[in-house]
Amino acid sequence: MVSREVELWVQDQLHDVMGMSDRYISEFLISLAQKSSTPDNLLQKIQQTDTLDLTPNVINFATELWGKIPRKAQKVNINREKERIALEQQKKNKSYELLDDFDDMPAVTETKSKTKRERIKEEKGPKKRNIRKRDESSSDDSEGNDSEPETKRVSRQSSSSSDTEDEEKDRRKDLKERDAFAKRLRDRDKENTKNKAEKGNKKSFEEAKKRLELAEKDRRKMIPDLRKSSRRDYLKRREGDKIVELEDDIADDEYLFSRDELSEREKKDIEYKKTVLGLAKQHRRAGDKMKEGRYYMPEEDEEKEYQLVVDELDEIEFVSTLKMPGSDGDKPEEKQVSEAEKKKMSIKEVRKSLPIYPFREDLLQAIKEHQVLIIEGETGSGKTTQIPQYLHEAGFTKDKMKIGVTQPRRVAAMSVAARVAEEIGVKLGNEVGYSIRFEDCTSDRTVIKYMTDGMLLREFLSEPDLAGYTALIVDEAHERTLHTDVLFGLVKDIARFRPDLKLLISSATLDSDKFSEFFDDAPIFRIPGRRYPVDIFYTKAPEADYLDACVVSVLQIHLTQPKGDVLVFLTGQEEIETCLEILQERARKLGSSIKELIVLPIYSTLPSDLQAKIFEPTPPGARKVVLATNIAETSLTIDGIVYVIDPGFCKQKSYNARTGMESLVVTPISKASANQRAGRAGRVSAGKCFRLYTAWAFKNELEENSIPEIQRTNLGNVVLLLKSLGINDLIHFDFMDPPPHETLVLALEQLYALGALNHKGELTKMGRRMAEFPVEPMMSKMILASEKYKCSEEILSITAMLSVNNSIFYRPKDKVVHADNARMNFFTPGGDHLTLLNVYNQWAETAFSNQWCFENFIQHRSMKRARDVRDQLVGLMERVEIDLKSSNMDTVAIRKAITAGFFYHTAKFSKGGSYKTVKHQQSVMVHPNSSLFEEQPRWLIYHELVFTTKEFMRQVIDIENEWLLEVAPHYYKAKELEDSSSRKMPKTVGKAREEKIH
DNA sequence: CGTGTGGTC
Repeated sequence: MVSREVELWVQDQLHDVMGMSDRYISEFLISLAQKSSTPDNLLQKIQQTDTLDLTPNVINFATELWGKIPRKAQKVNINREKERIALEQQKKNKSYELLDDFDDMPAVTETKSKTKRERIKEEKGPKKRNIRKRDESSSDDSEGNDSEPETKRVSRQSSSSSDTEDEEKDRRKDLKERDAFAKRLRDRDKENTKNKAEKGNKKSFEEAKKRLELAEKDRRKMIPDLRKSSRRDYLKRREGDKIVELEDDIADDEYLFSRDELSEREKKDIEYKKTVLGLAKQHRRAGDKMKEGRYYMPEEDEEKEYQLVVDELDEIEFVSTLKMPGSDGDKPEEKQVSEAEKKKMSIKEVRKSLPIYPFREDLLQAIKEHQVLIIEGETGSGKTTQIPQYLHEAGFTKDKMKIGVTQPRRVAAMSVAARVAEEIGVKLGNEVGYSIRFEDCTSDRTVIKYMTDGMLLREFLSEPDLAGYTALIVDEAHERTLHTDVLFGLVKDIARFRPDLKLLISSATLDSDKFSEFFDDAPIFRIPGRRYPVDIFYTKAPEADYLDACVVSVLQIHLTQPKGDVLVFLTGQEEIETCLEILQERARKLGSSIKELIVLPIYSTLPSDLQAKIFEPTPPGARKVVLATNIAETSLTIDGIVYVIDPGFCKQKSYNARTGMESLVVTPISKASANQRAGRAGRVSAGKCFRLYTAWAFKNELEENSIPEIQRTNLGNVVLLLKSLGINDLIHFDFMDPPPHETLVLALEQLYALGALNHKGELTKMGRRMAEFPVEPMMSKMILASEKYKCSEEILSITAMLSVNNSIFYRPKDKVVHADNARMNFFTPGGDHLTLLNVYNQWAETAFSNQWCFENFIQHRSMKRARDVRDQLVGLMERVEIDLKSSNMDTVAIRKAITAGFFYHTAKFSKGGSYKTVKHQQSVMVHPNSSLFEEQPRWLIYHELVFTTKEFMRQVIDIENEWLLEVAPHYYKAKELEDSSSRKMPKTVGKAREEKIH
């Protein structure tokens, strides 16, 4: 895959070499370059195809272009040989030269004749300037004082030539300690497994059992009561009573289990059969009209009745082109097994009715013959539930060996496991279990294990060869989540030295060729799915205002189309709220002349009770319109959706490794995404998808696939994990789509600064301990540093609160003032971290009350999550051998511990009235949500930097610059931290402080 | 001075 930067670069260059630029030419050239084995080869091709004249400029350009095209990555073996280490070392050294570049320092040129030691010395030359020297005496290296890992090395290095030897000794000592620590962890894990087997992991098991029982009942009737009772009892029974909370959870995600028949669906099915014939006829008519070049929405009897109203609308013309065929070919008349019928069938019959069933023997044969297999199966083929069972039946689970199945989402892992347990006829948690964060519902009897992909990644830490598994299925691989992408590389590697391990990569899209290629041309096994056909409509002309177009389309559908709910994909909360208002306004204006229109929003930070509304069945005669972010693209399924409106945009995160800044930009979606959205209309019956862009735009302007997450995110965590697995050469790790080089380098640099890696890029004991925590490296460093500042209790609460993404405070549009007041009441001097701690502590004092959350505009769901995270972290503290201590709100200690983890994220107030990051001199602002928004402390630590409408620092604390020298003397020099003027800057008194005073 | 797509450990 070629990055956008390269594409843009080519387009830029084309202006120079041919005086114009064209996307097609640039694409063509890139593809030529991809196919060329050498620069000369590329020049030859350019000449042959007569694209450009071979002027010197063009030759330069082509050579450079060839160099920019990523080529197949070198393969890495986890169990790498000794000699390769040396090689990797060289590369690593090279990457550290790059680090120097980052700090605007002269890069050291590497020459082959120099010995390694000489190189190391030279490398440190420039780096030294960046590191504050310390007295020999002050750099005592006692246990626990590992926040300054480089100090000793550097200070000694300057004095005599024996330094490198001492340094080498230190390094070896640390590595020894690291390995001893890792061994202790492994031993402890073994112990735990034993205990688990004995105790039968009772708690999780009980929970899972309860979950399943509840899931089996008729939830639609149950939810309101369940909610009420759980809320009522919650306060009383909170202490230690996880069951109540579980019920609450179930109410929240009831729909996710509702694979069983729902009466609404049964009706739909009958409805479907009745309309199929009519639709087929209409479609034929549409085909005829298409020949005339345009097509209006299919005519319905209702249309006449509402003609007048329609005329008032500025109607959008849609053109029908292709139809996304139902999965049974193009024969929608063909009988599909309805959910209702399934219910009546025995489990065995249901299993036989799945599209995958006829392929059972062939599939098993293929698995027998090939170690790696790509499974291409549409949704509804039964691959996720059936393949593990086939393997189980075929003997892959003999001798307590396991089959692992990974899912990108927790709920999927849970619900699929529950389903399979039911099909096999065992209790969930016994032979079939699942493992997700906070909930390990497996036992020593478990042979089919569903889990989140992140969970499998963590399993690598304790069992790097996955010896307990005979088969691994990576499901939903096409989603290309960060974790699946990392898994690809690891799993591919493992397969090399474990020939007995079978690997199934399951994907839904058509780009399984790419997967096949990555896995050394593994064969592709195709399984048909079961979907209803979806008609796709495009606008005839581009729409200038897609929000307005959405509103008009919704009304058009409502007035002209037969019954069925509408799903609209929008980019974010604000857009959804705006659209909601406009729609409600217009529906009100039309008044009783139209049928009822129920408009509902859905996005991840919407409180759960409001989220649940979208799953309530639509009353007869009314139509439901769900305005959703792309949460509805993969994460949740709404019954009854027949129409999808797709404006073609989503918000996408991207990451700038130069500045370490994330940004959230509205981007056109990919074709794959557009098809995924369209597919949402065909889940219960034949559907229609209205794309608010032209067919031409779809074909020519949309990317084939979205940029995989691994290429647009901070990789600190991934790098730390891979390092902990013994993979040292990350630059050449076998990624399917390698992340940008800069991202890896920045991650390495940050880990080095945190002391997680030594100067050779090897994992330190500190790094190994950090890897135990399922949080970002800076946060784990902060946790480890809390030992020194004796405030681990507080730091754990803060970490937990920070890890629930900015969804603590609820801010409904109609109660903005109240919500903001409530939020400001929590403000605590010192900054946002302390404010979050305050929220957590107050909540804890109310015995984790839901009511309290409600009154204070706090999201209970997020708080519960924070509590779960905290509980988990507490458990891990024992693992990394740190005692829990409270500083009794000594905010200096707390802020120092935070600074010890986040010294990299420092900003200084500058004259212009804005802040500048210390390392990159980048202008940034305090986020308006922050408690320090109105204050202007001179030095700040920020938790994260995001670009939304401006460059914002989210979650900031006020610090003293001297602390930086105290916690990170290896990173800051005193000069960098000098204040430009000695006079104190006038401080505006912020609300927080004001209120505390009065 | 002005405000978060979706996941996950």
